[in-house]
Amino acid sequence: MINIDINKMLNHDFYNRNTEIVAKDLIGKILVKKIDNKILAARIVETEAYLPENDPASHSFIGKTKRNQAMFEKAGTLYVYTIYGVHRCINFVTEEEYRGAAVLIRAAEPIMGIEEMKRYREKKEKKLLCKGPANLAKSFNFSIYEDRKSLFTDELFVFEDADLNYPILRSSRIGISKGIELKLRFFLKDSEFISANNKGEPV
DNA sequence: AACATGATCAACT
DNA sequence: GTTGATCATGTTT
Repeated sequence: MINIDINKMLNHDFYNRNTEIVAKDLIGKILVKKIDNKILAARIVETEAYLPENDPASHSFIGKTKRNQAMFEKAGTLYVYTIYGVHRCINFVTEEEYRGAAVLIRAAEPIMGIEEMKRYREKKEKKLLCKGPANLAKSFNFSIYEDRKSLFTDELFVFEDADLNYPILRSSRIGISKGIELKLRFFLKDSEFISANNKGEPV
């Protein structure tokens, strides 16, 4: 059983690093969100890095805009965007000096608040609750109004459960047409909670 | 016109 | 079970 421990919260130093490293290191960490005094928690099993430079798939590639401004803010800021008009996706801002980089959270294993997640997500199977970036955001009831929130509050944070040695693989990112040569998707090998194929190279 | 997606359904193996 | 086509939906370029 997981003990939610705010004292193990990932801090600014964690996010204030190379985006690729942060994306890899986020695998196995626990995302916690408190809603109406209910705690939702899930273990992150799949992420993607979106780089500050030379990455045509990144929202920041065209420079700072109203939509992507969160990516240019402090490391440890939440970036929420609407995709295909209907879905929301969540990212954690990385890198120093406000460079325009973030990690997309693509999938997680539900741990606490599973009944609440089922209600928000309108699905029963635990395995499907946080499978895919928009499904994860839906299970956690993230909205566009939470864009630019801090990841350092007791309402919303990420922490390290234990220093386990997870087998992590890397592959091309999902659902993009540019930058497919970059292997910037990271996932927990053989997890039943990841959103797509289990093929990748060791990190 | 494209888009960092997901649901659904048909047609396989 | 799995894979591929199709579409809903609205914001951004």
